[in-house]
Amino acid sequence: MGRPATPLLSPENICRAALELVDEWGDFTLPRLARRLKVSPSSIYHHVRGRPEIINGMRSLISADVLASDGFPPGEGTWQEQVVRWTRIYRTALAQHAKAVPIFVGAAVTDGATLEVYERLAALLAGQGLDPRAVIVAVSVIDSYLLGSAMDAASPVLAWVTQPEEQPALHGALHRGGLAGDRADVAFEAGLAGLVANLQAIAGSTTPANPLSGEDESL
Amino acid sequence: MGRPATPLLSPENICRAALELVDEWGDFTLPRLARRLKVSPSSIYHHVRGRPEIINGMRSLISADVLASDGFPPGEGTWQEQVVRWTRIYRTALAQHAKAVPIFVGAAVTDGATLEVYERLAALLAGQGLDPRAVIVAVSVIDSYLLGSAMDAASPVLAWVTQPEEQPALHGALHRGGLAGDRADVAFEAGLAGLVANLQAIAGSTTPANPLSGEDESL
DNA sequence: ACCTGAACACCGTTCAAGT
DNA sequence: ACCTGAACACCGTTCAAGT
Repeated sequence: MGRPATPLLSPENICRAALELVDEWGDFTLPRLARRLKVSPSSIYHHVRGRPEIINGMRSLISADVLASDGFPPGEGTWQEQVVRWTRIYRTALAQHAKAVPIFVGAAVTDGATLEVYERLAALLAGQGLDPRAVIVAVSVIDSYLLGSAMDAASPVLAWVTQPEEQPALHGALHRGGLAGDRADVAFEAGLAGLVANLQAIAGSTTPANPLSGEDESL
Repeated sequence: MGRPATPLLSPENICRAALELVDEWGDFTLPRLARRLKVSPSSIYHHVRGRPEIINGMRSLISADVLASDGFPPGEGTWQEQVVRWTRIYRTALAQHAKAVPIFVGAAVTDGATLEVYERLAALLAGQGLDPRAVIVAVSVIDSYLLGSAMDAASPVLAWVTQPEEQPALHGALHRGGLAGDRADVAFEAGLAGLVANLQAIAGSTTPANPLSGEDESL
């Protein structure tokens, strides 16, 4: 009871423990978090404002890992190679805490580390001469694909519970595709290659016939 | 008290009310659901097994809308046009209940309506001669992009809370791109066009140098 | 069969009381 | 400043009791 000689808690070890719980159980609660930290639930409120701030802190920890990764832009190589590395490194980091992704979505990004991660991508694209509209469209497309892929990695190996007679095409593809545990990884890399091939088209042209700079073009 | 002449509840009106609550509040609880249905929380358990079953029922309602949509495959047009329609119709339906998407993710798809939605896409691709591996990879890529985009539509208009000095490139793109409320929609269509352009490459070739049929090719 | 109220084991958060 | 225990208004779910 009372105040200990040296603090038992800090925002960082609270968020780190929460991330561990999510990795193990898919979610966290304040009481479980407190038990893991050998502390009372109310103690946590002396270091963070509440559950939402803990969630933001978890994302910030992951983004810090991303920023510290080897090869994270800016760096060596063509800008296309750097976009591929940006996406791959961030997606790998998110997939390592795949169960946390659904907890993150919907909350606006406010922490400096995560904003810096996206700033690196935006700077990369703007540096290639893309106008602001093309930059935000490209960032949004990459972000959508990234989050979708990270959630795909979080979903169970059998994301679709098919029956051979009811869903023959889907069932056949799932079970005869020769892809088991690495379905999500293989698909991510395949889609990423296509995505960057498409971005390449932007850099060369800013005409309205460019599929990444407008919404009303024909296919 | 006691049993009413005609039942007050059914699995469908329970799930429909839950979807309304999610649309309005971003989430639902059993007590609030019961209050909206003018019923006691425990009554709900006579019609559904619990909260997870209600969530599955909500997704099923959306998928039923998708299956009933004009132009949902199979139908007119080239297969590329049909893939575009499949993705656009499904994404539109999800975006109408954008706040529900984070609630869906992570739960395996088991309801017939949603499985049928994906079966239509798989059949479309398999009918073009894609082998099972290419089909499941293509379905996964499209699904990842679709879910990511639907969540992007669910996120606040300002998904990134930037500051001009801290994140100049990202901030400039967001605020000078000329896209406000329709950022997510514009980005979705742009990415979709590129995605299908990429699928097009598969149909013509099944060589290992194809970016959508393998994981170990160079860019 | 279908609705109710009471009960159980949980939540997140607040706050006065300790050192 | 930092931890505690009690308290509050909630959850999801179960179950005996009613008609």
